[in-house]
Formats: sequence, structure tokens, C-alpha cells
Amino acid sequence: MREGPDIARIASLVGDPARANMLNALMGGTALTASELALEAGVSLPTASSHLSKLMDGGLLTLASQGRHRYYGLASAQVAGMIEAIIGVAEAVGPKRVRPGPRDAAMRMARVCYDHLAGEQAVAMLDRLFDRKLLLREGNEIRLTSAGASHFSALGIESQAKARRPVCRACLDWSVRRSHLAGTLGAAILDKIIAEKWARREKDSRAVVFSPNGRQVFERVFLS
Amino acid sequence: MREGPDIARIASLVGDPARANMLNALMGGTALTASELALEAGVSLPTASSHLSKLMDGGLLTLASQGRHRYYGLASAQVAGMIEAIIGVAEAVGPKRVRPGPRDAAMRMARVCYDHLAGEQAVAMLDRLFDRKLLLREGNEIRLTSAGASHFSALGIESQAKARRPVCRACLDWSVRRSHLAGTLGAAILDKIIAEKWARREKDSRAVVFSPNGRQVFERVFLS
DNA sequence: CGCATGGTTCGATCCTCATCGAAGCATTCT
DNA sequence: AGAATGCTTCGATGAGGATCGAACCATGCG
Repeated sequence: MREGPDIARIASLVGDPARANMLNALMGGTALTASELALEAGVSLPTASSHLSKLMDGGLLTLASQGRHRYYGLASAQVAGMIEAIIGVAEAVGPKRVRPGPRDAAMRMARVCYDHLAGEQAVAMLDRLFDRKLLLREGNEIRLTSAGASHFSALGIESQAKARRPVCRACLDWSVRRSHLAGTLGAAILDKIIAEKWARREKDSRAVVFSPNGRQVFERVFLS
Repeated sequence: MREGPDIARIASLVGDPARANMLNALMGGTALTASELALEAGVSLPTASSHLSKLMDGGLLTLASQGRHRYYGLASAQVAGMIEAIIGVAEAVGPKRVRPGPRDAAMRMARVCYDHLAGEQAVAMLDRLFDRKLLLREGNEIRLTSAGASHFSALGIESQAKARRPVCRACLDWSVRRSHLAGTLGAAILDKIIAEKWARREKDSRAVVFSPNGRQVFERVFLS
């Protein structure tokens, strides 16, 4: 009987298994078509289409039409953050996994969260960036210092605040229980990591696997 | 058909309006009883009980039994964080608040919360009682000062701690996001307000409507 | 153009689950 | 002990919504 933001509406959108699978699939950051999502969710195409329009109505997805293809993607990093938070709770209370498989270990270490890096590597990186005063924690927000700006610029990592999207934002990690870096800077760093081939994205997974050499470089640049 | 943490299960728990209201009510951090939560959610006690056991099974709540009272609370800060994240998305996505009807405005102003007064009036009253040192905030608890005791006694408002029920307790308000006064003192004050006909309860609603004269008296006594 | 492919809409079916009254436990007060 | 209070369980009811096949649009290709 209370008012306020309709949290039940949003949560119930995520609360259907088919839709949850779709959203999970989109957490990789790449937009997918309705058929791909139908396959991913294990439902027929009409069913998937129905779910997708509900998610669109709910504002959780964006749609990019390209010819006869329609690519669905998560609406925002905020939505991604919410899903991460739900995953975290599900992970904490869920049926204790029998034994974490190798892919789980990789996911824990480094994975894609919408458009930026998450996992232990990402958490360690953010800690280090604070230590080196390249970033400044300001309550709930994160600010890029001038030292940080020139540092990243020197690395060839450029990021600017876009409409409604800050350069830096904290995003809670479900494996570690601490924050990692989101925002345009977080996205730019992930781009750099992939572009330089320090790591590659696992196929059909959110896991990010560093090459032996790439890990060394990454650690020297971000964790030193 | 990917596997992983059962996020749909968790999200669907939050996805029911009644449960969402309960969780929202618990976001204040104070544990509440099943009856209080039933009132907050606007459902019958059996229904509330059913929801609560589902939330317990899902691991979102903890239960502290104290005699015949059973206090439900959020299981962890992680759960609270998840709900905050969902609220964030809901606010970002649905700023289209419908025009609040007259009864909603009345509810916002003053309403019954279980057995005590809630709403803006109640929040203002509690603030004032602190200012006048009639009550003392002690961390999460509220204590009646000796000055307060004689003050309320002079007004003919008598309250004593009953079994397991404190004289004063903070209760989070959903319209304003701050605490109002619960406990036997809060109940006694509401009794006084009704007995003196300063206000009457709206039929079939939790709203409490002050008479013009009653409001003046109330403000002089509690808000001066 | 006609055909194939990717998506959506419609209609019917089915099933889960929210809801409440009544009855049943459990604990505490008198 | 008996009454009262707080809460849960049971049983019946009903509504919302997930699902899929078939039919229907839209775009691109030859």
C-alpha cells in the first residue's frame, strides 16, 4: 500500500526465468537479436518476442534496428549494475555449488560487466588507482584527479563524460564484495585491454582471459 | 540456457507487490513483526505469512523470535544493496508518478501505522520531541527522559513497557524517509488523539484526518 | 516482382500463485 | 487452568501471465 518507485514491476521483469536468461546473456555487453535471445532463453520465438517487448516497456533494454535485424541490448550501466547486485544475492543464498568449475574461476578473476571489467582483477585495479591518487573517492562517487587524467591520457586511454554517463562510477562486484570501476573510463580501459590483446573474451561467456604476457603488462600498468 | 545463480528466483521474490512493500518497509533496518508487515503491504495476515516464509526460504530475510513475537529483518546489507539498486532503476525508468489522489495526500500527511501515528505529522512530532529533550536518541533506540515522562503524564498520556514491547521505538516512514515514533508511547499518543477527537480515522483506510480545531491543538501540544 | 528470412501479433490453452476465511499452534498474561 | 494474542497452515477460489502454433508484416535478395 505504499507508493514510490515501482520496484515490484522492475523486479518481476527480471523474475521470469526466460527474461532472466536473456538479461544474463546481455550482460556480456554485446547486443543480440531476438532469435539469439530466444535460443539463449530456451523459448520459442514468439515467446521471446513477447518478453522482449515487456523488457522494452519496462525500460530495461534498448533496441537498435539495422535492416531486418533488431539488436537488443541493456539500456544502461545502471541496469547492468542492478543485475550484478541480484546475481550477488543469488550467489550468496543460492544452492551451494557442488564445485566451482574452471569457467567459474575465470569469471571470478576477470569478466565483462556490460562494457567494463569486473572480477578480482578489476577490484584490485580500482584499489590501486585510489592508492596512487589517480582517482579520488568522494562519498558514493568517484572523481578523476588531474594526475589521473594525464596518466590515462599518456596511456592512450581517453574518456569523456557523455550525456547522463559519468566518467567514473562504482559498481559492486558479486564475487569479491567490493567495488570495481564503471563509467566511461571503465569502458575505455576494457577497450584498451582488448585492443592491445592483453586479454581476450571467452566465447559464449562473460569471462575475460588474460594471456601470460598480457597479464604481466596489465599488472605493471594498473597494479604496480 | 545458461546456468549459474538463480537470479530469476531472487528477482521474482521481489517482483510481487506485497513482498516488495514488505522489503521496502524493512529497508529502514528495523525488524518488524508479521502483523506490521501485513499492514504495510496491505494484505491479510495469512497472505503476509505466506510471503514471509517465501522470503525466508529465498534467504532474503532473517527471523528473530522473541517470545510470541517474531521479528523479520533483511538478511544482510547485500540484500539491502540489491533492493537499493532495483529502486534506482525503477526511479530512473518510471518517473511518471501518477497524480496522487486526495486520499494519498491525506495518507502522506497522517495515517495509522499498526497502532501509532505515521506520516509527515508524526515525523515532525518526533523531531520536535527530540528537540525538546523529551526523548533521547540512543543509537537505534529511543529513550524517554524523566522530563518526557512527567510531560506525557501531565497530558494524561500513560504508557508502560509491556512484555517485549518497548515504550519507544523508531519506525521508518515511507512518505518522508525518516523515522516516526512507535512503541507503547506512540500507541498511547494515537489513542489520545482519537479519544480527544482531534482526528478521526478514515473509513476503510489508514488515513487519519485532523479536524481544523484538532490540528491546532495537536500542533500546540506536540509541534510547538 | 516473387521468394526467403527475421520478427511480431493473435488466439487459445494451461498453470502457477496470490488471496482470504477458518481453523489450528504456540506463547504469555491473568 | 483458561483466556488472549500473535502467527501459521489448510483449503478453495480466482486472476494474471507464460507458452506455442498459425497467421501476419517487413526487409533483403535474386
